[in-house]
Amino acid sequence: MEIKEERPLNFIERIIEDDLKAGRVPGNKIVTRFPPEPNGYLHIGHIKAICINFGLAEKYGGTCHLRLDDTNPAKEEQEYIDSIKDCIHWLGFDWGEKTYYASDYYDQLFDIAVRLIKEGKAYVDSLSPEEMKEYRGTLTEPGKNSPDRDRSIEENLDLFMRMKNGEFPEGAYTLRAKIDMASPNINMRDPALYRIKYAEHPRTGKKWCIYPMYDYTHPISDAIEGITHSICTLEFEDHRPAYDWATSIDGIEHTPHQYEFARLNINYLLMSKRKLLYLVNNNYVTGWDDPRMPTIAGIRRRGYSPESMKDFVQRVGVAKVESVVDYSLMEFCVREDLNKRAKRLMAVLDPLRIIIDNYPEGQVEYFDAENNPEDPASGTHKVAFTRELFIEKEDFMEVPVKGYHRLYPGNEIRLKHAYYITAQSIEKDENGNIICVHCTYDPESKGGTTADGRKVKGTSHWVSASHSITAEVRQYDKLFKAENPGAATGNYLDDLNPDSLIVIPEARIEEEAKTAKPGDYLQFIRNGYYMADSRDSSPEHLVFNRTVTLKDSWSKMKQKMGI
RNA sequence: UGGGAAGUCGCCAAGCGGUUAAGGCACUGGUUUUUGAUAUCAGCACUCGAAGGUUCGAAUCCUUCCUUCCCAGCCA
Repeated sequence: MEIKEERPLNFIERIIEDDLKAGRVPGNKIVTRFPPEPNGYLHIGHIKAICINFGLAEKYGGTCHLRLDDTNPAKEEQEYIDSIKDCIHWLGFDWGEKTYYASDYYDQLFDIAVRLIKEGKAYVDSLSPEEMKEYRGTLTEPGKNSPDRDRSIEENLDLFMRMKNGEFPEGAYTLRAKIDMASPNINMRDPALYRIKYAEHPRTGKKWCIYPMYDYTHPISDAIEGITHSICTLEFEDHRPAYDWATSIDGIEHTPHQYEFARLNINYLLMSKRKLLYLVNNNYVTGWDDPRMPTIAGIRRRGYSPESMKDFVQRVGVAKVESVVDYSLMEFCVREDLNKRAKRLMAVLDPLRIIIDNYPEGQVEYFDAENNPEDPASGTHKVAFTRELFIEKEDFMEVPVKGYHRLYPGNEIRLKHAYYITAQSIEKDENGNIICVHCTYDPESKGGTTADGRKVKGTSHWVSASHSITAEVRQYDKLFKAENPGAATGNYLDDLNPDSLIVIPEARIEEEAKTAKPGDYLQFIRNGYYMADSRDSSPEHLVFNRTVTLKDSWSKMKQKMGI
């Protein structure tokens, strides 16, 4: 029996259900769209918009279009289109056979513009951008009419055709809607509909030298596609009158409606395309898919699962309040999902040599290690045990602090899946550094339990010194150490975390790690979740990225005790 | 100072005139544990930006005020 999760409807779902109930939706099939401009890589913020639009279509049995809003060829590239598609698929959404492009409507958009001119609702303006700025007025003062506002229809038509035919240089003319230069809403002060731009478009090439503006293109594209609910972010709220203006142009039959929600902000993260670009260009990170980047390509390479991101967005909710979500919620979602699916391996990142004095030299035993205790069906794999082993330096203390129940002289701990061992003596070099710890094991504790049922408080992971492999492990952490990068000094670079990447060139990992491929979710027991790096990992040189740490109440306790 | 929006626990977020003001994250404490993980139990807003008012009854309705965000691209 499926347990349906009870979740209150968000305000958009409520609107949709009302519309459905009232019969306001043609054929009772809602149509949404995800309309990115292909001018960069998708980031975590986009995941929210993707999940809302595709999710709503799924939930109400409608469809969601992928539409590339490609009306500014100066900024757009095919590479971005490909990357956007790839990211949406990674998230597990599909838009069907047809990919929509605003550029597919250029002809229709042009015809509608001609009609507007003929109806006296649009005019060709010769004001320069600087003059236009002046004529537009300010937030508190109304604008004034352009001298070209009353140009004759014939002249407008002629000029517009010549704009299209490439007779004028960029900036010479624009086509503007004749609305109201005194409107309190600046977006309604005769907004530009078309501008001249001699740029090669990724799809239409050099066919056009005039390109339609967002406020004109977007609503009409929605109308053409039969979009019922056009969902965008809050900053477009005061574009809604422009949206409604465009969809009520004579001859446009379908009337979609725009609804706005708060974009996703997460503390410690930067979503600004400009700033991210700066980090890439100045080598603060290795690229757009650097595992520390908040791009979809980055978190994917880092080892985040699409399911966890969808769950995250679900938990954040959809509302109109500008909010900043805690990074810890995202990490929680990643851990929760990975806990259920990650294969457990033992990796020693900071090795300390252990010698089991009473274990026969040259002997190798293979123990069964469960792949995932959360999922018994996932089976087991073999792990080799020998006389010489490595454990984490952290798991041994010559003089234990209060509350420490790992290995220390005289203390007995369990080596996971293997035996109980007791530390006997320490070997040091001339500088007093510990070279190795001599231990004894209890042969009766094979598998990690004893017949007498005695308990040990500590269980450590370990790796055989001879039967383990080395691998590079990249310990990733937050890129910024401030919740709001740049808030303190005005420069976000000041808040860069110098420890956002710590490379461990030669960590020791059990041999089973050889089987791990990029895309396989791993947990290095007691260390965190990891994934083989999709760029740099190879069978000859394994590289693992830390996705996220495990929750660590011990380090919290240490901190509290001031250790 | 024009217009548009928003203010409910540290962070999200339900709530739509009658509830002891959901839930999640975070945090705190206990239990279990062959991961100091996971799991599990318990605690965590006499109060809803503020002040007035309407009402038998207000987070929900009204008034005023306060705070924050967005808008002056031939970007989206």
